[in-house]
Amino acid sequence: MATAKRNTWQKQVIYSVMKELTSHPTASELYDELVKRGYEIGKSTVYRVLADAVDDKKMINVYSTDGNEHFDGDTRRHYHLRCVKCGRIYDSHLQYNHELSKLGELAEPGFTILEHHVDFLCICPDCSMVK
Amino acid sequence: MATAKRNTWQKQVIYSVMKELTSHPTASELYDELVKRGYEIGKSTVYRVLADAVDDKKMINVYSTDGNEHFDGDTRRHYHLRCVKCGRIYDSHLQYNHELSKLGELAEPGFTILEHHVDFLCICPDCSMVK
DNA sequence: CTCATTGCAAATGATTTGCAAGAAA
DNA sequence: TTTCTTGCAAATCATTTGCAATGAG
Repeated sequence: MATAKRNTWQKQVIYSVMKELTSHPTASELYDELVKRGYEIGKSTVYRVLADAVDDKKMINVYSTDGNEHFDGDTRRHYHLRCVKCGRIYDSHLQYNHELSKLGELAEPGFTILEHHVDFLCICPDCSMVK
Repeated sequence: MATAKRNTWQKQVIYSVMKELTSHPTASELYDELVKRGYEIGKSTVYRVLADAVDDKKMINVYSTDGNEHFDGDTRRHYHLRCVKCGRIYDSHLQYNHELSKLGELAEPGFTILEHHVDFLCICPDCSMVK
């Protein structure tokens, strides 16, 4: 059987803050945020809990143009916007289109398509203001 | 004005091999391939030439599930398949749909959509065979 | 009590950088 | 010549790991 998970305050805090944030932080960024909020937590704990969360499908990971692994507490299938100026990741409001996976599978005999990701490369509102 | 680029055999080899390969190698993997083919070239040169190529839009970079930066010598807009088992990246034959960018922009007022990427997460033929 | 979990510090792995030597233009 | 480019080795950066101490169940 799978090993039993233990419920620690560290996991509680990480899950709770990740559910609240929509900023898609990296493990390191989340660590900084937790420290800023006054939590005394080890950096490797943050890395480990986030990695486990993705394994357990409690969170999603996204790769940005910066090459770092970003985390998303929202596991519902959705698309992302990535600003090419600042690298920030935003959630798209466009609805996930299951048909696209089917089209993809039709186009590639021999491949089993599990799901798909769509990333819109964009200039975000903040960066549009800067000349 | 932009500084003049010099034409070295190292760049020629890198561009030529990248045009030939469809394997979307990382800089490190391309380095290994070049060494295997008998070229005496520095690893940092490979990193530098590939990074410059992306800046100059002569190549595309893709982030895989392995978190590493992969390169693609084919700059035409196209989608990718990423095997969740082995991490290999394949080109999709599905046609690039410009409409999707327009839909994305309509869904996000204030954002300027430049283009979009679609990644199909899949089990590739090689990995389907393994139990 | 047990052993999953933590936190630290050291290790790793990929990529980048400093700089002297080499070679395009 | 001039100065862009290369190649090496050292530096950096994010992330992972080893291990003893801790604490959840």
